[in-house]
Amino acid sequence: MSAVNQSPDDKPVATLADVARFAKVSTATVSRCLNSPDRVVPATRERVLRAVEELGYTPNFGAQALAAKQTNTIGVVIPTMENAVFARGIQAFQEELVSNGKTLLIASSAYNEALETEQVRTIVARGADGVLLIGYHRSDAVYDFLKRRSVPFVVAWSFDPDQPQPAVGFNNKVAMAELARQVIVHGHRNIACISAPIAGNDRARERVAGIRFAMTEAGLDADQLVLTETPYGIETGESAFRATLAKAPDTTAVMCGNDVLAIGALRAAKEMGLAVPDDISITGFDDIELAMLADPALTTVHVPHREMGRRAAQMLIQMVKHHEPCESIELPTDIRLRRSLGHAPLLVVKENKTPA
Amino acid sequence: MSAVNQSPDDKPVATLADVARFAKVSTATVSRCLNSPDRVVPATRERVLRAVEELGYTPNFGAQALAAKQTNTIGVVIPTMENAVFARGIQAFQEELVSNGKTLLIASSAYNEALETEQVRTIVARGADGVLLIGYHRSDAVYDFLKRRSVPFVVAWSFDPDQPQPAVGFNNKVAMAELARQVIVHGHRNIACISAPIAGNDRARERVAGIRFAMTEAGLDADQLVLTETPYGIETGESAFRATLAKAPDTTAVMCGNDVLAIGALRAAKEMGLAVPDDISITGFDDIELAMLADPALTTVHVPHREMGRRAAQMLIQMVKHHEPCESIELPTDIRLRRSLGHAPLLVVKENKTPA
DNA sequence: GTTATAAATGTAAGCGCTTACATTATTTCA
DNA sequence: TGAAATAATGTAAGCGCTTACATTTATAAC
Repeated sequence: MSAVNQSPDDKPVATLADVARFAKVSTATVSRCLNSPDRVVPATRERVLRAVEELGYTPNFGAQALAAKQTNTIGVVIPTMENAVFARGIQAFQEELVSNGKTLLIASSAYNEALETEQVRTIVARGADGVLLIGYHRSDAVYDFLKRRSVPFVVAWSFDPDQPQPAVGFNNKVAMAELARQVIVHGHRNIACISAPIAGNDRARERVAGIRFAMTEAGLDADQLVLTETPYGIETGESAFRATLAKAPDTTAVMCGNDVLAIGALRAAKEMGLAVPDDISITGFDDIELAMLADPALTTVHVPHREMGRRAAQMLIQMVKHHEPCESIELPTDIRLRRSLGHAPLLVVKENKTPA
Repeated sequence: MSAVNQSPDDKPVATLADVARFAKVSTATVSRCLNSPDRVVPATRERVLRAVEELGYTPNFGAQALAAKQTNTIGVVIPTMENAVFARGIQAFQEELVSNGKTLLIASSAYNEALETEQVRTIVARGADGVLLIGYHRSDAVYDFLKRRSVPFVVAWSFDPDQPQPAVGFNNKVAMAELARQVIVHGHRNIACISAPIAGNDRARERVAGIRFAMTEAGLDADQLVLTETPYGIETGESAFRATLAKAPDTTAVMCGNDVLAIGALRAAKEMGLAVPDDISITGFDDIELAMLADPALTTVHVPHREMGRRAAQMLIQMVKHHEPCESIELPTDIRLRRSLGHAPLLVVKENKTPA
């Protein structure tokens, strides 16, 4: 809908009533032709459609929304589109939406909880019939708001059997634990982790928890995990890597919360003259395109982002249509072992040589 | 707006009338409190705001859109969000929109012209007050449609002084010509180009034209340019590189239409045992993060994507507000010379040695 | 204190669509 | 052939908001 309702030089935009007049039927019939064509006999339908064509009629969105009480619009609030992981998932989400006649309303929170709350409200105020949320963590007020307005929502990028919200995602903790097991199997004992800020980010938190879980499982002391938190970015990954090694020079493996941080770590290692994986191993999470391109290629957790987006869209569409809860979906992830993960340097062996 | 208008268990959602009744004023006053607070005396304003708070009132989107004839929603149709270039620009676009109280409606065309046309119609049908378009190339029908509905639009990622449409972008031809000059200065005479499909993509077309322009300018035969078109992607870039060298084994520089294709070319070169830049030079376009990370780092054209997004949003907001045309904005680009561009191998010198 | 003027608020008419219900046309079948 | 059942279409009442215009109240000017 434009701010003025007619072209500067031309006649006003055609309305349903115009079409009805032109086709010599009632507005109800025109509406039916457009919304449930089979409830109208072919002869009239064609006449109406011709009139629609002739007048270049398009429904007025506001009127339709007001009368039908739905907008066929789905909203999503993501941290940022600049993160390839979200870009990919949301692209698939949007494609699925379109093929079901829905449109995507998008907002970003910049990983800021207060902003996210505001954006969810905005998106709902803008008429979203349903909302996609990233991760579970957010104030109860947001969930309450959504429930009070009875706007269906689904959580993506996370799956936690203990959470009540409908979700399409993967178990961040389990996935990271599996990767940590691989790291441990490669002989690493002095493990460090570079993570996105954990406050307000359950995905980040769960990933770190996964590492700790695997450590404990292997008889290591999970409290020994050297954790550095830093915002998303290659540069921040670089400095976090330096900070990590400054704190714990014995570190032989740095597990990063996502691939972008890992790429930064990789770069820092190179600059510091550390060979990867001979001197130190580095892992990521997400398996973005860069992971395979990095040198050495990054060992990481592969996440089916596109499928997640698609399934989330399907679930949300169902929920909007039938207005009833849906069962959460857990998607599998898998470990991609690549060159950035190698065996821990054999310091112990060297030391043992002398006494032997 | 949700499909049902009230919580399953609770009272219906509050309307303007409810608030008016609660605050003992007319609906007009409530509306004014919300939309132009200064037209209402502080005392009543506070009383109304308290009522709003108390009842948890939020305006009904459809009603507002219908009555006010605007949705405060801006639409954009991009090829795909998975292209980091668009993700970055659109992120900035969205941020600027939000800080002006607008919301982003997004659709993607997958570089398909027919789909783009359809998506523009959908976006407009969904009530977008204005639309952002990528590049100039599209059927006149789309432009006519937008004009007839008097929906303001701006073109981004392209700037061409000869085009009438309002745009915020850069001159693809000029930018690529400048890069081509650098390539030529480095002694390259057998130049090839790997481009995205040119049909329906003015940005791609102009970039190729830029190379040809620089060649002609330097006294080379522009018809000698070996052109390979291929869809967007790293893998496609790889095979296009192989195809290019199969067609023209003497090629010493491959200029790619974007960084992603260039990364693919880089990889193919490595696999083929060609050293970059010693055996062959490769260039990109866009300067995405990967460009600097590639090994060797990619010589490319830096484009201010974020600024483009921001300025495009500002322009569109102006146009929606005042409903009058805006002057196009040309943004500067600059060449980032990195290791992937080197001097052409000295084949000629070798040959000359013998006779000397 | 008037009266003229301006500010605040109220009244009510749409905005363009969907849909429950009423009406009319068409089948069906005894 | 005609009554009952069914299909097609029409009528008109909202949906919840904005805003032009009317009315009331406050302020200013003398």
